[in-house]
Amino acid sequence: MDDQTRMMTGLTGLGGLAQADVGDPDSVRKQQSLGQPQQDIGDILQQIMAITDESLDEAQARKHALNCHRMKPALFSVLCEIKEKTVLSIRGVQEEDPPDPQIMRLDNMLLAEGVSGPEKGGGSAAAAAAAAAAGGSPTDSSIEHSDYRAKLAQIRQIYHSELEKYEQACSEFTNHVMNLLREQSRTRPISPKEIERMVAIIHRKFSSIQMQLKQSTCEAVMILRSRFLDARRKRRNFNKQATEVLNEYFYSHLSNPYPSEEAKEELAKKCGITVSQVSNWFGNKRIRYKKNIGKFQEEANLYAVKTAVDAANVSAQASQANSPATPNSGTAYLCYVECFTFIVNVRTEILT
DNA sequence: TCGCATGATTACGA
DNA sequence: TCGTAATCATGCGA
Repeated sequence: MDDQTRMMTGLTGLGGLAQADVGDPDSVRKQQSLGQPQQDIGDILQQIMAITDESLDEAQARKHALNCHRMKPALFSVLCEIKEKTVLSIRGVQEEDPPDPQIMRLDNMLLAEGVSGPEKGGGSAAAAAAAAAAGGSPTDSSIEHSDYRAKLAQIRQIYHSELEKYEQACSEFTNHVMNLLREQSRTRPISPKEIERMVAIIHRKFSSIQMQLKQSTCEAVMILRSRFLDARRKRRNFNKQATEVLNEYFYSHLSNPYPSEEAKEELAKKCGITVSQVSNWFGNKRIRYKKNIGKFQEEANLYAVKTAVDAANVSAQASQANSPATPNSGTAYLCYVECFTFIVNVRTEILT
């Protein structure tokens, strides 16, 4: 025979004595002094144990009687206390988690991208910077920029609508569980603290769903960014004039095609691109020229002639300014170009 | 659609 | 930090 059964057996004979005294304070005091509380507890426990063997109507009636029993609140309070001290105290240690760093990261990213928090035209600066770096025309970049913002706004809208749905579902479910527990607390020992803990558990479960939502939103933003803002994806060929300017510099400095920082800035300004794009261009050009001089020779000749023509123009203008009456300056210039072309052709033959 | 051209990125070395 | 070499990813003309 275990302890509980022994206790129940001992108490069985005392059952049913207290029911007549409900609501009589004097009687209660008398009974307390005579060990009556033990009888009351035994009575309640006996009734609880017997409730499962009864029909539904009888059980309902018994339940009602139990709820009305004057010792019921005290007994439930003791049972709740015992429960708190045993099971719940163990859980309590695990429940007070620190804030999840993963959630913090996701929150920070969503805030930075303008998805969560106040609307601020998220990513506009990044979009503009990427568009500029990609060397796109202002019209192109503004179209892409507005497209990017529209898509981001769409993600933001979906995120907030889903978040609202989750919060609503969480609140509804929490209320439902709380009502259920309050209802159950009439027949089994459930303390308010336990209800609070249950609510906390529900919130944690829902926050893990929220984390999934945040994660998938972040992924969507990353995909959007890579699609719209990745400079490599948005590669645009430089315009003809820019390429000409760069090639002119390259071929006129073929012996040392390494522009200084100032020269790079000047070229960047002339071409409407960034200094790093100028550096990239020269890096690529040097490599590709070196790998295949023959292929670039024609281009080299073209730019060499062009440079010579420009130089001759400058020279002719200068000499005209010095002696405006010189009649043969045009002829001299043509001779100069012919000679230069001849030299370039000879050089090409030697190199190839 | 394919192949070449070209701007950007990355790893590595001086 | 800059340049080189290799590579990627996209643009563009045939």
